[in-house]
Amino acid sequence: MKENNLHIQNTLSRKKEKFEPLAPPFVGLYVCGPTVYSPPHLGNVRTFLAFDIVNRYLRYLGYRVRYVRNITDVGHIANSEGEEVDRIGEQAKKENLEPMEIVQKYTLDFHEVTHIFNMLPPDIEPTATGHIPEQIEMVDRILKNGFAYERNGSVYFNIPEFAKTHDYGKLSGQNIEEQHEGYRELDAQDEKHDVRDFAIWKFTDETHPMRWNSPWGEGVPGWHLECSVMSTKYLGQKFDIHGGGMDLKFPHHECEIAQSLGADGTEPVRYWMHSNMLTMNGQKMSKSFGNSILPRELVSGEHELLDQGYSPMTIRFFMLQAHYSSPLDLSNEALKAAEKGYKRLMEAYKVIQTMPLRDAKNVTDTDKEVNDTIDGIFVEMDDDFNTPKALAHIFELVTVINSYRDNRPEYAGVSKATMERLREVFTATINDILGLKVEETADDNTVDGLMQLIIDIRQNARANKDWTTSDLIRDQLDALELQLKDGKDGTTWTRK
RNA sequence: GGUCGCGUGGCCGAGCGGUUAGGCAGGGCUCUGCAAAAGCUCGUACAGCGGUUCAAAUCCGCUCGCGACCUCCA
Repeated sequence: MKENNLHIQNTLSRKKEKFEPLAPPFVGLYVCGPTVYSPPHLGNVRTFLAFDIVNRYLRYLGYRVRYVRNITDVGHIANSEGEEVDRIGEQAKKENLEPMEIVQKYTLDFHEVTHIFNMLPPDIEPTATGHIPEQIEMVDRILKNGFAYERNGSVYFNIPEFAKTHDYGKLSGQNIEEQHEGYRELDAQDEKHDVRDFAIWKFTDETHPMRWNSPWGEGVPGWHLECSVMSTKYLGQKFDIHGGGMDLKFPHHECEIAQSLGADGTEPVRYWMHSNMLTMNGQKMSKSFGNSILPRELVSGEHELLDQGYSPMTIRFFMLQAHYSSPLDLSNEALKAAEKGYKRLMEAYKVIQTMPLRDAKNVTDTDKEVNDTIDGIFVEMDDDFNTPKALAHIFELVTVINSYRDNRPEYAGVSKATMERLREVFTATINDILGLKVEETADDNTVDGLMQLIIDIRQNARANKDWTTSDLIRDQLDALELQLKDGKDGTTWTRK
């Protein structure tokens, strides 16, 4: 494990705390995954990207991470505007498919999206339907401990009872007494004793194709239960980091805490992390607002709010330029700026892979400055995964790389050892920590050879001062979105 | 109504008590056959009004504006 000073903003304490895993070098990381009834939109991508960085950086530091991210494939009965909705079941009807066909379709879709954005897969990706017996057992433990009651085949978590001995609402800062205000009125048929109670097992009749036998009759597990069960099963009753989008803080994560305490008497999570929302025109991206953009729409540019497409790595870079805990607004202007910045970054990345390094005659203060900038990357990553600041240092190093390549005298005093370190850290930061990669097309090897030939021909023309030919070549290539760059040591090319 | 958070230069976005954030765009310069690329350099911003302090974008109060959550949500 590398020496580190990692601090994490803990939602539970509202403080930045030094990260001390329960059992180093092992780290348990749980992230709430998607409900697979529709394609993931870009807001979902942002959240999973935030925790991809957490996962990657912990691994870079040498921790042995077990990253668990669930797939919610049960049609939980969600209460939407007074209607009871099973989203997977609804979608199945809409598409005329079996619920499990919907689950499969959108699970594959989700995996494809995480793949194009270069996210590392979780180590365990458990499904809710694969853990029905464990969920039933957990309901049973909560019942036995007196924190739940059964009504007509459903089981509800008893918040007033739980709140007698526990602080329900501590994660989200909710005051349970005042919560009554915002709640919908209980209607006459409602089985709950208290509006704040939530279902941990829900009775369903034969109109729901997905249902399971339980000691309380046929039904489905409650939404919050699966995460408690699966995190416990794979990471233990108490584990290191639990992440998710801010909008899950209440009630989902609050309920998870209550369930773990109610079933096992254990405070389940040591560090709670919440990522902020992606907004579009200042509003949270959401299907119900009609302002959500699908990843493939942003890549292709086929969306009424976009005037061009952006590559997956441009989008990833764009998101990393903001801190995960701040809201981020998506706009054409910001994406275009990111596109150019990303390109400059990756050009420097390519340069340093092959750039010859020289022995310095006299090592100057610049050498120390370069080392300090390199150190700065880790100082910032250690500070609650501050990717925008880490990128700021990376860009300072882009200037160092370009200047060194151009033999600028200011960098003559940087030692070969420092440049080797720069190469190593720059490469590792881009690839392993930030998960950015050069986006090459499949035919680049052939094109590379052809381009070298064209560059040689043009070089001959230039040597003969045949500017007509040399400019013709350059302009025609430019029209093909291929850019020539004449440098001191010859000409290189890049895609525009 | 309750809880939490935010308002930074033309745009995006860090910073959260004293020191250059960074990216993009724009101006100037260097290099170059010309251009591009690259490098150097310039802009001097912190919603408003008060207060604390030797010192505030950063702390406190008020005002205005915006957003998230309050059992669908990443």
